[in-house]
Amino acid sequence: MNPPTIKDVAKAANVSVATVSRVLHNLAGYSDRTRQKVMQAVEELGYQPNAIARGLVNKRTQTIGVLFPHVSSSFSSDILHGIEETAQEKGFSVIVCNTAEEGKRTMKYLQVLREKQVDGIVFTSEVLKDEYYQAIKEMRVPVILVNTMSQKHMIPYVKVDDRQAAYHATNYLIQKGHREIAMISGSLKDQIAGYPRLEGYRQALADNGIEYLESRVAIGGFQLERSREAMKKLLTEAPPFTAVFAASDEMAIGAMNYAFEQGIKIPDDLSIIGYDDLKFARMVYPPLTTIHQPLTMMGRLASEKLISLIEQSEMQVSSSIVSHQLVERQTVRSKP
Amino acid sequence: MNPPTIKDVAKAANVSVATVSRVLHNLAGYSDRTRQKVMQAVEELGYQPNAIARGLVNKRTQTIGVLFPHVSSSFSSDILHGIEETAQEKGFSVIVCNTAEEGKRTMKYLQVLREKQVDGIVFTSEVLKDEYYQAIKEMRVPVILVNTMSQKHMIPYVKVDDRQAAYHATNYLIQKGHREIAMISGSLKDQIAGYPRLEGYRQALADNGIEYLESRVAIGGFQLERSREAMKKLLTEAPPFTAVFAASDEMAIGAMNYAFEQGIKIPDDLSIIGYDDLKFARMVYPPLTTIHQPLTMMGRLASEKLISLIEQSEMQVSSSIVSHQLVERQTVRSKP
DNA sequence: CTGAAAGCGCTAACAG
DNA sequence: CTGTTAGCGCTTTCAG
Repeated sequence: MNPPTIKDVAKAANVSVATVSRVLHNLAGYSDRTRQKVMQAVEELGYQPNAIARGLVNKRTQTIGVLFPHVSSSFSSDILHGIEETAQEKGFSVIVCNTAEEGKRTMKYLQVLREKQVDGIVFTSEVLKDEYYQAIKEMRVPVILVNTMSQKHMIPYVKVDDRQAAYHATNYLIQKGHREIAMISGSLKDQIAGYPRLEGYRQALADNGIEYLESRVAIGGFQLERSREAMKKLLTEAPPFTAVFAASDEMAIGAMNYAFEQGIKIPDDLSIIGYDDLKFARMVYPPLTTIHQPLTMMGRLASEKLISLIEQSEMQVSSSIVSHQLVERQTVRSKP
Repeated sequence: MNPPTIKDVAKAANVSVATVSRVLHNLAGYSDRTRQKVMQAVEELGYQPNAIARGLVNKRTQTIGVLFPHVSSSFSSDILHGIEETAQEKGFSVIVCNTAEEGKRTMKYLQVLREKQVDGIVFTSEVLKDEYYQAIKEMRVPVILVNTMSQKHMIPYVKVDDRQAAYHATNYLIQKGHREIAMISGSLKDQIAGYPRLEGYRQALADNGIEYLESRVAIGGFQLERSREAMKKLLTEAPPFTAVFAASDEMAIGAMNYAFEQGIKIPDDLSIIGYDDLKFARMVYPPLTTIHQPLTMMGRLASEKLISLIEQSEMQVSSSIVSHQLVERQTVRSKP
């Protein structure tokens, strides 16, 4: 009636549970004959090991937890895809945790993950608060940061160099002949995607002898609506400009839409470059020139690192700055 | 050194583990005094219950598994979002499983989920093969289908009525004065998003006394590129038409892009309506008129149903056809 | 009100 | 080569 256990198999095969366990794990120490019997019993009963019981004794669950601020965003789901893919290859399952805005549920989730005895944690796209750090430390499991990092604690991370990528984007615009370049930025309090990207922009201007004008940067927030407003503000209040660097694709697209509505042609009248290279960057018209972040690959990398920490329990850190890429599509034109 | 167990708490509080368990579960049978002692010990030791051990005896893991053909798609991640949200509210964790194209990894994952003793399964956007059905049946856990269904087996599902939604879309175009309406369809072998939507389109034409022309439907596949080709084919080979119904937003956008490149203005020269209402439908320019599927809500609903099946073990089916919605944006215009 | 003890299904010594 | 046994951490009778 109940699902067969290792005991049932043992009984059916007329051996001890230890022997069954042995053949199931391909350990040494049994005759071929025994092996046959066991395998047959397994077959007949349709036996499947119980990972919970196994986990209890092994103190390993072959499960990792992944924390996201938003599960449903192209951004997060690309990362998740990468994580899940290599996790499953290495025999791990992944529990997704949507921490919601402001990490409201982060602590709660950390506790759940602890109770569920996950073997490791991937923490993405959010600032790792001290509180979180402590909680994870108490769990004694490895963590990997993705798309974020911690100055304070030595925790391995996987991310692109935002500052450098923003520099790259801005510099590209400059190479294309633009000198009046506006920026739509995220909140400067955002230590991940806000401040560093603005810094990259400023540095690129500086290195090219272009004056930085505060009036040319609009703080947009990462949602579509906010960036439309930002664009509007820029268009009406900022000194004239011929190109704009948006700190995310979504912002870039909001800006593009607003521009379209105003009869501004992209890239003829205005060049624009985004950041992220989400799937829809290729789908808008004209296709958006942008900074590509290899999100899926970053997820894979994080998964690999985490699992190697779990398996070898070599607690050494080894972060990766993965390289971004500038994808030229059709929203930037050379200024003659 | 090791994380404290219930035993440690018992010792520290000078009571038995049974008592600790009682107060932790708010069961009756202990003095207030005892309660205090236990709580204090829990506090001091920083005790957290071990869900694995608990799961072993309870035969419940408070975990559900969710199978997706693609984790990284706006579509799946919206559903996942809904599932995760209500799951966590009800005290369940979710393991994501990316079954990859063709469900290549479905069987393998089903086995993993069985070994991990999940309490239930959500199966999305794929045909439930007999093989899968058998495997799940052997697991003796409830399943909910999302965005798919099974004729053969009585399994509760949550989905919109594709045929009806497609009818709605087509009919809308007709109401707007269009009579030459093309369609970009998915594969007709696709029992979920392919065939039924074409049927809806045909029926709407029929009900309005419009002749169905096979030459006006192009099979596009759901990816961007394929739908560009489909649009191209339509534009060159099909009889003239003034509107097109695309079986997905992605297809609609591919078609739009191709049209733009050809200098066709949307909606002035050509109206277009999509299907899904993914996030980017709002982001393209002009914003896409489309059929909204309440994906997050469907995820929530599925989660709720599943968990109630798990908790009450009332194995009765109760499917939901959730209602779609036609979202009017700016890609369809009335034909005078 | 409280404790002892029997498992849940599995692994891993330890003895043969 | 194979079996016995002691747990893993927790819940839950069953006795006091």
